[in-house]
Amino acid sequence: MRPARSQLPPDDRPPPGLRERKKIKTREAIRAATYALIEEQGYDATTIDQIADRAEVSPSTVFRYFPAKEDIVLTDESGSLMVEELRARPAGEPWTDSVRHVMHRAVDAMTAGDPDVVRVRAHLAARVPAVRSRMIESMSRTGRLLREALAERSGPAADSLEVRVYATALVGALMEVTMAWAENGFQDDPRGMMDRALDVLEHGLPTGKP
Amino acid sequence: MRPARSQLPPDDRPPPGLRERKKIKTREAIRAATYALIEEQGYDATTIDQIADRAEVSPSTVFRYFPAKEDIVLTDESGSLMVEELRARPAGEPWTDSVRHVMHRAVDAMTAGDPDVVRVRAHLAARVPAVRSRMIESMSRTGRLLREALAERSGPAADSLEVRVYATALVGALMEVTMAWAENGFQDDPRGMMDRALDVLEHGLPTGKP
DNA sequence: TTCGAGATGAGAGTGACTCCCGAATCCACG
DNA sequence: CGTGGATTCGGGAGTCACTCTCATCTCGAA
Repeated sequence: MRPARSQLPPDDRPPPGLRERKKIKTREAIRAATYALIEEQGYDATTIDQIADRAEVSPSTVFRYFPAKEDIVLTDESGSLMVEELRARPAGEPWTDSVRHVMHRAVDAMTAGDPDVVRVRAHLAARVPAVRSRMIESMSRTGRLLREALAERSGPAADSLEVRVYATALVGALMEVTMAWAENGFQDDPRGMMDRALDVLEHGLPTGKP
Repeated sequence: MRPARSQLPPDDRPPPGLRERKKIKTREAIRAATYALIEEQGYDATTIDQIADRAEVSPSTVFRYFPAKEDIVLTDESGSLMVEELRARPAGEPWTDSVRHVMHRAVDAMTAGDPDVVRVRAHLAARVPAVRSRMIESMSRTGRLLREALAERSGPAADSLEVRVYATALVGALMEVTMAWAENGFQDDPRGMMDRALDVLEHGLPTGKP
């Protein structure tokens, strides 16, 4: 409803036209309406019609902007960003460090923005299966993108089983960190949690009996 | 449609009653009809009504037997089985060996049964998002069950981030092995693939530069 | 045989999502 | 300016998965 302050990337170029600006506004309106309704009634009780009403658009328009109801509450963007980030790391850097850096950035992206929105989103990802599925699906896509960049840095080929497993484990770690963070009331330090997760993936589970 | 020969567990006890036998038959009929229709038309083009028609039941009955369309093609059972299996391992055994054993069993379960059915199922898991989501969801549940058994054997607590990440990585590995196996035309040895996947989780990605 | 519990079929209803078409709106061009 | 072409929007009809209800039927135990 109210204008979004651009917190992350300060808009480089001026607004390109009235049409584009309207589209962005509509998109924001739909999202805002959705978050508001979900906080009032819960996810399942919130229908597309209600969202359309509050956003003052038609139900058709809602689907023109978002392919599915779950997608309204998800942001994404992370996928290609992580890959670029990984490619941009200095060539000499050990690949585990590069990965760690990128995963930190992913955690940052996950936890940035309006705290209320972050909270609701994490909550939905934890409780609503449909939303969780979409998020996992999106992360899988990220994992697939990661393979190539990962293969460039480490040893094996991009489509080798080893790289596939590792990439999937990375996105799984991102998910677990997010979930655990949400379940613990958003108190712990997400980057520290990610470090612990990455330690597990690099060295295996810490065991009591060496 | 035609009677299912019990391939896996030879029925220990005699049939407990006509009612139960009918239920099993109906369940099989619905499944068989579904697989047949999917092979003819594809998943999306197959409706519940068509399935009900071919299985000679009402649409209501289909939903009485399966909570959702995707569940008709999935088998599951694996979750609690894996946990029992893990608990049953000898106490002295290194926990990595126990895990490896259990994951082998999981792969076996995934690849057992009618090869046609296995093929179609793997194909659907790879191509149809809804089916894949369900499968992942089911695997996540397995992962949650694994935590406790995993914690008993290794060092950290069951709800620690470390165990969560590792358990998720395990089910992720199971998924990648299944997918990669399906994508390669079911030619490779699934247990060998699982071994390679577990090596990655135990020691990290193999790197060209030691 | 009878009686109760569980299984089934039929129907109405909901909600997400698609398709289509006519009307309104914006943008570039003359 | 203003006009033509392209986008965008609203609205309506339609599909399909899934839920709920209720009457009917069938099995199984007494």
